[in-house]
Amino acid sequence: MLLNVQRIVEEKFITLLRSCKTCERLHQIQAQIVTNGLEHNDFVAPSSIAACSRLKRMHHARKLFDKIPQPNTATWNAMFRGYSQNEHYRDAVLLFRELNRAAALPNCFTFPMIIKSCVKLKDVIEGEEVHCCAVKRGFKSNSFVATSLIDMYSIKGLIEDAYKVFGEMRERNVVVWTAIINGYIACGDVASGRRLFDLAPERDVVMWSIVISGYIELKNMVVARELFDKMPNRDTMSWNAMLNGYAANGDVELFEKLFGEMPERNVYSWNGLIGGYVKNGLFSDALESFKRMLVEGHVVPNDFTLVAVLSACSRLGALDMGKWVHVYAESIGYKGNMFVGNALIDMYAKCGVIENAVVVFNGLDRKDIISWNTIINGLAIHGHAPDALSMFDRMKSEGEEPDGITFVGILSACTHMGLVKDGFLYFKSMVDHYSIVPQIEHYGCMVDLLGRAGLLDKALSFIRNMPMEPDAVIWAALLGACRIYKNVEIAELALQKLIELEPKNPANFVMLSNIYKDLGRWEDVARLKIAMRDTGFRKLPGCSVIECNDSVVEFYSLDERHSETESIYRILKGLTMLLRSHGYVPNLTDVT
DNA sequence: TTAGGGTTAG
Repeated sequence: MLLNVQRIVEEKFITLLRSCKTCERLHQIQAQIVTNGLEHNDFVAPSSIAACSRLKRMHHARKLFDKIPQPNTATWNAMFRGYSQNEHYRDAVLLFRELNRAAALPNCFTFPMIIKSCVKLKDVIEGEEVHCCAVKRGFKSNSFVATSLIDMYSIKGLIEDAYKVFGEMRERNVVVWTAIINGYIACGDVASGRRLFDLAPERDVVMWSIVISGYIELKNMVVARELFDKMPNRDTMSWNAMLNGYAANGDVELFEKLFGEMPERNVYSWNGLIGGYVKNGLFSDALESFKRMLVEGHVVPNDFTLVAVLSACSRLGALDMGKWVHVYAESIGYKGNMFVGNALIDMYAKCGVIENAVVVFNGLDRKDIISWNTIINGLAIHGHAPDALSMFDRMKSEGEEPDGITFVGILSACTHMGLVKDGFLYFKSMVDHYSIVPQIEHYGCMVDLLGRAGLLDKALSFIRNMPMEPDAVIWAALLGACRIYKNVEIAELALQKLIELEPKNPANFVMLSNIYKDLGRWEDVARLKIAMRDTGFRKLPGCSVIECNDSVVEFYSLDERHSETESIYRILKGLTMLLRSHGYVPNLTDVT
């Protein structure tokens, strides 16, 4: 009878602890537990620790745990689970060592948690010790333990060790088979994964999907499709895998068709469609699909959706749509979200509203290297070079380590301000302070920096001393600078290099031709025109886009495709006249 | 109290 009463009290505390949402409430409950003398109880203690873990109070949990003279296995496990859920993997592993010294025994729940912590810590040596311990305790054939070991070894590329775990099991279920197949595929050996798949005594939807994804990874959509058509039960996830596969391989028609055929669509499916359009440069289609998703999708967009849509907005310069997405994102709970925020910063910067980009940046809950790089680059390209440089100082003072891309922004800020000396100091500091090896794009920035400052000879000798072969971008930067400073000699040299590197790019000829024009060397202009014609390639006409009534319209020079061409040109003519009457003289030098 | 499959940003 007395025992029954105790069980009821224990149960009451366990229920209270499970529903506990605040630290204050937790302390009240724990005080009552102590009053009832149950703080070391085998059933109550694990729940108490789990409640601390949910509230991210592992330090407090540890204090409770350390006071228990002989914690049972469930209590130890509650500590391990708490540490791994709160990403304190090192603590989990250290505590596991203490478990080995204590009287309690680990069970089949313990090992997967500790092995996963070793994976997170990238500590295979420790993982191997845990593996030995699991074998000693007789868990060699436990499917949960084996699955985590197979994962651990295959993530590290040690597929033979993974296979050994698999091979030494007495019995294997479909999850273990899937783990080893996944291991081979993750190690790049799809053929072995496929052989095991063909041998497997049982195949479920997860196993099929993993093998299909392996072929998608190899860009072998034909075999992926064959398997997809053969698999007995397709779920939404497998449909989505195929959708993303076609999108990643640039097959727009097939992913559109597949999306149309899907029996069910979740948010991942819509993200696959929208992201697929973005990946393939079809930004207007991405925005149209997003609108369709909102109307007929029956799913709420998530951060991924918003990022894809915002990146389409950036590429199109669709500022109004971008602003709408910003308001919408905040209304569905993504205010301050880093992923969405980074995309918003980029969108505002690319659409020319750098002030809004700064506001979003300052409102982020947490910032990563991409947040810093996006804002620094945004400020630099908007001519706010001093702000870009002070943002760089702020970045360092807030403990973020710059990477190669940060320096692209920094060097372009220096270029904008003509800070040649500072540019060189920053360039040197990459190696000296941050161990970043400058890549060709950094050399390109330096050529641009010297070229725009008019130091063409220095730019040329800088190119000649580069540790790698200069590419077309480098020579084009030099050629561009030659245009500004009308230096024909170096321009001709740069063009010669450009023709070798990109014989099919007529833009290079146009650039030199413009320099001849500037100098009135019309014979050379004509000669170049013939040389350009001989390449057989025409320069693609420049294209502009404008956001108009909720959609984005593109137009070329002298374009007459729009249904309202006549009134557009009438208004344009009116505007030009108005500008001229105010003394504006257009620069027609580059109009060919 | 346990396991195997999803996409982000420069």
